[in-house]
Amino acid sequence: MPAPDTPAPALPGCSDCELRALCLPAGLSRHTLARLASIVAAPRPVPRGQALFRTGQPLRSLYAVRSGSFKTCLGHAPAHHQVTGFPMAGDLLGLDGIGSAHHSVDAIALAPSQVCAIPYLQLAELAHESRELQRQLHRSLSREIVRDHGVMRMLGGMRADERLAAFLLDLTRQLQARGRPAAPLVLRMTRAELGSHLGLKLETVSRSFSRLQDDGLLAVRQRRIRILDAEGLARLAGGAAA
Amino acid sequence: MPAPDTPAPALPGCSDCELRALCLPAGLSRHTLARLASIVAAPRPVPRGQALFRTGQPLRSLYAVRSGSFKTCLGHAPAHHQVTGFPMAGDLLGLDGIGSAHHSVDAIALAPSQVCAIPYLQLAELAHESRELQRQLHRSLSREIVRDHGVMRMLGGMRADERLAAFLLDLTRQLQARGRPAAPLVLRMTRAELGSHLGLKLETVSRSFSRLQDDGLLAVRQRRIRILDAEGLARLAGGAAA
DNA sequence: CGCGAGCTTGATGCCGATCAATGCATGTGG
DNA sequence: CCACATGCATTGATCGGCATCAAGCTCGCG
Repeated sequence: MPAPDTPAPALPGCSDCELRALCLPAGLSRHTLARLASIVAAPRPVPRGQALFRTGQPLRSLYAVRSGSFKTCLGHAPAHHQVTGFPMAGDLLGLDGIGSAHHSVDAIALAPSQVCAIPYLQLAELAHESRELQRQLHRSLSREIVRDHGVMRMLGGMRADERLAAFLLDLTRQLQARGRPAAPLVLRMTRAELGSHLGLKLETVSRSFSRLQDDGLLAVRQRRIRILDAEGLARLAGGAAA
Repeated sequence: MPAPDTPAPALPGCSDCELRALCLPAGLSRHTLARLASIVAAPRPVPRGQALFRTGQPLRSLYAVRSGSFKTCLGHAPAHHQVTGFPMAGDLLGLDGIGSAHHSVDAIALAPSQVCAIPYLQLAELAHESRELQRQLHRSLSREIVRDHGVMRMLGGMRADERLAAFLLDLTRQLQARGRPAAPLVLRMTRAELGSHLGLKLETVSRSFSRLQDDGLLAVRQRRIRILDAEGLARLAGGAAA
C-alpha cells in the first residue's frame, strides 16, 4: 500500500542517497544496492513529537533515519520514561524488536524527520540471498549492542559531569563520522530528555552544563553548545571509565 | 586443532544437546541442525577465573555456553571493571564483537564451565544458506539489545534495593526459562561483581540484601538466596520501572 | 588451627534528588 | 507593537541515599 500523499513514489532510492555510505547500504555492490532500494519505501516525513512506532506494536519494518533525529524510550509508564538513545540520520531503528517481533521501545521524533521504511521480512529474504547485506545487518545489530554498553558504562560508573562530558564527546564523534558540522553543537532534546538518558534529573543536567562552562570546557547558550576544550572533556569522561 | 585432552572429539554435537531448545539451534530443522553441528567445535572446558576471550582480541568464534556461568566486563582499566552481564548455559557470547570484528568485552568464567565454539565465518555462511538459522541469529542479537535495555533501566532509574530486586527476579526468570532449579537461588558472583553490574558498591549490595531480608522478602545465607515473597520483590522492582 | 577472601555492619560525608523560585525565549491575542 | 502566557532553563536551599572509610565477622581451606 503506497503512501497516498507523496507525489512521486518512484524515487531514485538508496543508490543516490547521500547517506548510503553510513546507512545499511554501506559497502554493498551496485547490484545488491539496487535490490535493496527496490524494497525500501520512499522517504516518509515524521513530524516533530510524533511516534514512528510504539512499544508493543508488531514489527513490520525497520526504519532508516534519513534526516532529523529521534529519541527511543523504554517504559509504557507515563512518568518513568527512560531514554535509551537519540538516533539520528544514518541510524537504523527497530532492531530491538526483531527478537520478539514487537517493538520494545517508543521512537519519537525530536525534530521534523524523514525515515525510509524497510519491510523486515523482505529485508531478511534479501539478506538470505546477499552475503554482504547479511553482514551489514549483523554489523548494525552488533554495533547497537556496543553502543548500549557505552551507555551502561556511563550510568554505572560515572558521576554527573562525567556523564555529560562523555555524552557530548560521543555526540560530536557521531556527527563527525557523518561528515556533519559538529562545531556549534545543537542539541535536539530538552534537558529533561537528556537527563533521562543520562540517569539524571533535569536540574542536575543544567548544573553540570553550568559547571563545565565555569571550568572553561564549554560555552553553553540554551541548546547551542560549543566545545572549548575537547581534551579536558575527554580527561573528565575518560578519567572514570578508562 | 582438536582439544588434546578430551577423550572423544567426535561427539554427537548439537542434535543431542539438552540445551538445543534454548540455544542457537532452537527451532531448526533436522537438516540445518546437523549442518550447524558440523561446524560447532566439541565442548571445551573453561576453568573458573579464566578468560574465554578478552577485549580487543579478534573475533573468530561465537561461544555457546553449555554449562557454568560467566561475567562479561567492559574496561581494559584495572579497577574500573563494569560488568555488563552474567551469561549462563544456553547464552551466546561474543555477539558484541561482530560489528568491529574484535571482542568488546572480557568474558570470564565464574565457575568451571563448558563452551561450544562456533566459527563466525562458517556460521555466517551457513546462515546465508538457511533462512531459519539466519532468523535465529537475528533473534539472538536483538534479544541481547533488549536485555541491555533492561540493564539501562535499572541503572538509570532505580535505587539500590529496587535494582537488586529486579536482578534477582530476572535471574529467577532466566533459570526457569531454562528449566533449571531456581528455588534455592545460588549466586555465582561475588558482591563486588554484582555491585559492578548494578552500578553499586559491594557494601551497598550487602546492605540491600540485609534490608530485603529484614523486610521478609528474601532469606539470605551468603550466596544462597531464597525468595520468600516474589510478588513483594516485583512490586519493588516494578514500582520504579512501571 | 590459623589464615585469608569475601561478607556484614557501623559512622561519616558528599553528590545528586527534591522543592521552590526566578529568568529567558517564543508565540499569541489585544 | 506590546502584554501576557507558556514551556524550557537556570539557580538556590535542603534532604536523603549511596560512597567511603573502618572494623568485625563467617566460612572454607591449607
